[in-house]
Amino acid sequence: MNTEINKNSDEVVDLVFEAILKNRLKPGVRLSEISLQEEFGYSRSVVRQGFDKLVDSGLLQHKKNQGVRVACPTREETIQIYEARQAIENAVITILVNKHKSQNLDLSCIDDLISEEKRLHKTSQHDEHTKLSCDFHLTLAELCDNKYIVESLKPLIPLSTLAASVYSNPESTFCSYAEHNDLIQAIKSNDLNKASESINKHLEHCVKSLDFNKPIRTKSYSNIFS
Amino acid sequence: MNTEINKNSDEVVDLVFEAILKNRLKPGVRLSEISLQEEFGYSRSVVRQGFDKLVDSGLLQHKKNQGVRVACPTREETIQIYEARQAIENAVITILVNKHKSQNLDLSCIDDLISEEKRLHKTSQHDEHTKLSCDFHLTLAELCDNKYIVESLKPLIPLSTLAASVYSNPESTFCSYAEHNDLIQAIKSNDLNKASESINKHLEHCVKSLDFNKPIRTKSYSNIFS
DNA sequence: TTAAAAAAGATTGTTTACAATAATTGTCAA
DNA sequence: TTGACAATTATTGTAAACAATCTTTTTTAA
Repeated sequence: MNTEINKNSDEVVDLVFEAILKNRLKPGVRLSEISLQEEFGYSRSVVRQGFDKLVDSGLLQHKKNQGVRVACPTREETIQIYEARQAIENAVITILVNKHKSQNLDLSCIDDLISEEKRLHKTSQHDEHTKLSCDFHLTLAELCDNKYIVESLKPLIPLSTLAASVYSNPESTFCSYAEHNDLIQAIKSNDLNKASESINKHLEHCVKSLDFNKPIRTKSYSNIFS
Repeated sequence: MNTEINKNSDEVVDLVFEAILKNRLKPGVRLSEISLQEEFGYSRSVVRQGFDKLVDSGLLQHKKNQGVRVACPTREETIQIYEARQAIENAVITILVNKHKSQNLDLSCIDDLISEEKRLHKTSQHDEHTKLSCDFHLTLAELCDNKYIVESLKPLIPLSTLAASVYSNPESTFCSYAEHNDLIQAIKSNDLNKASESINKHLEHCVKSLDFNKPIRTKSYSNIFS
């Protein structure tokens, strides 16, 4: 054991972050410091540092002497999450339209994501679709070249995934490919009003697809990472 | 030593946070884990936890094996900070106007801050004025009842103070009482357009008052906390 | 059989110790 | 006197150890 040394706590953060986006880590699941230590060879203090960061961003919840659990957003929190997202993502698309107007924006990475979404569009690979949707929103933010905006939005995306995991109906896709595509087309045509309207409708649609009366259930975990 | 035990790392965070707002901690100043340990009786691991959080939020910068320093925003970072603030604070006042319209908003704490600002208005107590201005912006955000918005804005305020410490001319007050007052009056009259315009002009004014050609100097520290 | 109490086990919170790296000081030669 | 090199000191990075708390299991009595 301890074959690899000096693994950074940021790796723990990424591991959990991605596991949530991929729907492997469900809301309410408990994570023990020891389990990650044993599974990946991180030292406990490194795992703890990572957990602390994730708690700080709201992705994990911490109870004294009871360790951490994956966040399980309440109805009120979910509404707040999307309220915050609307604020930030409106700023994102405003910046991007302005950048595009001044020919200073390369959207190729977004085009790739859209293509991939289109490909998966009709398949039943729900988790892969979710992950792609998240990447779409995060990539848009990163194109702004504003790390403070990125850092503000970053935790809100996996939190949205968790909220969907709790409240969404299995049949409804909570992030539609068509709406993503509309948004990009609006940006490409330098139409700020349309783009703004597009992102607002998209986020509203996401919230409305949730059923806050759905009974909450927690799951055990297996094959979470990888 | 160690007269008080079990002090939380959040206390370290608050200590540094407030020290920056009060202009006691200047950009570039190095903070050692041991010095805070000795001065306040925190254990080193607790200090470290606090530092980690502050690094994560961008208030401190970390170099491997060289500890942490108070952030010293570059020109580009400063512009990004205000770009992000504009995004978030516009959302803040939008929410507040809507709350005020539905009679669901108690602005008494803001009124108190405004009064205090008015009182200090013509004095030369620059640091106290700065602190009050920061409290004004943070308090507005807290009135939204959206912790994600608060957490997004929170680090940007002390970062603005640091930027001002680096780039502002001594004579210019970087946050004017009159503009704060105008903003509140706009909210009270349920005028979203006016409020939005007010916050945008205010933030633009803050950036424009900065002189990015000003030579950067780092200071030694004494009586930083307290 | 069930419920409560006690004991054992496991996990976290915190401190401490050690190793690795950087900063400082001191020495020596040009 | 100055600059480079070496030795010392100080500080951080990491891991391990101990104490406190919670969880689970076992025991015991009703």
